[in-house]
Amino acid sequence: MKDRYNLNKYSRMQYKLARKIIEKDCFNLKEIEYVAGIDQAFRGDEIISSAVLLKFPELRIVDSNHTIERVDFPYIPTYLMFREGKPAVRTLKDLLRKNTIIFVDGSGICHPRYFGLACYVGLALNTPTIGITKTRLVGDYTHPDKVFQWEPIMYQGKEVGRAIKTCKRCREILVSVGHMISLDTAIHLTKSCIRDRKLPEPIRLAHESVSKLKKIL
DNA sequence: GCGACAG
DNA sequence: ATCTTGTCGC
Repeated sequence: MKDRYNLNKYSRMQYKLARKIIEKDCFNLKEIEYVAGIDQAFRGDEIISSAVLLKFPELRIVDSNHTIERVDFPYIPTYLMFREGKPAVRTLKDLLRKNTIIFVDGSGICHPRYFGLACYVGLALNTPTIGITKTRLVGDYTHPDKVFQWEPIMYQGKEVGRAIKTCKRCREILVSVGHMISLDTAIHLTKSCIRDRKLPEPIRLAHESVSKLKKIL
């Protein structure tokens, strides 16, 4: 079934776009006013996306948005951006304000072609993005033991992300650069958004939001 | 050929 | 991601 898709073509697209990713901070940490989170759920052939905007560093929700549309691409590991990318961007677009950093539920450059969903969102919106995943897509790392301790995720000789333990007895989460941010700052902001839970607040609240939406729709 | 493989 | 009850632990 997935043979109907020309994956070589999509791979080349990712390699080409990866060259545009900036792994440096394109902002001043002191000027960050908001952090946003985006997550998605599925219902039949529809994808429900919900985004939340939080004041930083207070982490209080100040706005949110959601969209529902038909999915036109299957889930194929390493090609997630072609399934969830556009819906995510459409949902975030009207929510963004100046000085916002976006947390995406998906890999950044911790990807076989260095271009995960978080990179796509960052490039499309020309906004800094951080990729957060709960499980590994590529790379090797050792498990951190202490809270807020992290270990590098190595892939083809490059540090493509960091595995950080965010709470007492829960497994680590994986953080990688999406766009316009350094890995150091991505880790720093991730820590700043942890509030006694495993996932950073923007992602946790976006997930909570989309789950409730799916339930009542 | 075999195993791995975000959401 | 999704299908799903109870259950163990802080």
